[in-house]
Amino acid sequence: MEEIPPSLLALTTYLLSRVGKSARGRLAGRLAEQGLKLWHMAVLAALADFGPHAQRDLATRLTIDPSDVVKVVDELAAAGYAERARDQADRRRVVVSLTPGGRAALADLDVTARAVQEEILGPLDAHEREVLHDLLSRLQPRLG
Amino acid sequence: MEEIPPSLLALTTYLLSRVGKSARGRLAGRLAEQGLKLWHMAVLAALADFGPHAQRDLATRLTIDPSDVVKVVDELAAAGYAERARDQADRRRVVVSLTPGGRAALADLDVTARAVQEEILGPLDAHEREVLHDLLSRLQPRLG
DNA sequence: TCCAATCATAGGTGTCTCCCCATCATTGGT
DNA sequence: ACCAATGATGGGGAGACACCTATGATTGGA
Repeated sequence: MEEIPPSLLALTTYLLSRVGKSARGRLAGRLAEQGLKLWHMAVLAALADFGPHAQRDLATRLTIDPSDVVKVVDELAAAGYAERARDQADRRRVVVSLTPGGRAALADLDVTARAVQEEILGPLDAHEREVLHDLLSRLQPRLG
Repeated sequence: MEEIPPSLLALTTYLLSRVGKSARGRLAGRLAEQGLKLWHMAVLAALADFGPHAQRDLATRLTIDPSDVVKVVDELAAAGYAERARDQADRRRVVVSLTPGGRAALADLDVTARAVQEEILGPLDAHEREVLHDLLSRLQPRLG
């Protein structure tokens, strides 16, 4: 007796919300085991993909409040995953860069994320996963 | 300069999380205009689909804490969308049922949800939406 | 040289969401 | 008649999240 109301399951919006929440929750849970949160992963990924950033640029890119970036970077620095350095060209700015440890941690997180993915996408075969990923990719840009 | 790190976009888990959060947020926003939250809609849908419930059964079905059901039903009752009545066979139980107003409100919510869906699924054609819905449906049962 | 804008930072707020507990009425079984 | 279990209810707590403000350092342009 744990059926979900069919009129909700008929809504793709509801399914997206539900599946998304589960994905988010599971990933967050795994990250928590390593003492990290989702934003930490996002920042590490941004640093890895685009190189060192001024904190301000991280905030813009990730659509996160600058004051929250400070906290995330604080924690990444405390864990030895990122380093801060004053930008000598503009000494207001602080340039954040990945340490080798941070790069290694990110690689671990990627493995973790793929394991979570394996759990969630279990019922789908390789082709179906690809289709799902493609469809979601096309939705993603619209979101603000 | 608002690009999202490619290594995140490559993760279906991340896309699900992101798109799901957006879907959730938009739907919640619309419901808020009508003074309701997502749980209100879920309860209304459960009552409409399965008929009157004891509060305890609502809690079980929707996987929500019984004490939270009380609050949601409080608000639905205050809005005139649901009614409480003691179960005469077991007077500990309170049976919750939809009022005509509640049924009408749910119909409105369904329209709202479909409008949100239209926004989110904009880039996809009818067939693609169907495929997405089907894939998500198959993921949904595994989630606990 | 001076001022407004930019940046990092510290600290706090409001909202949600989920969860736990104590209480009280009622029940079913002993 | 009595007791353990069940159900509704009120209350409150922990944590995540997004957002907002004030302060001090630094910059670039007037």
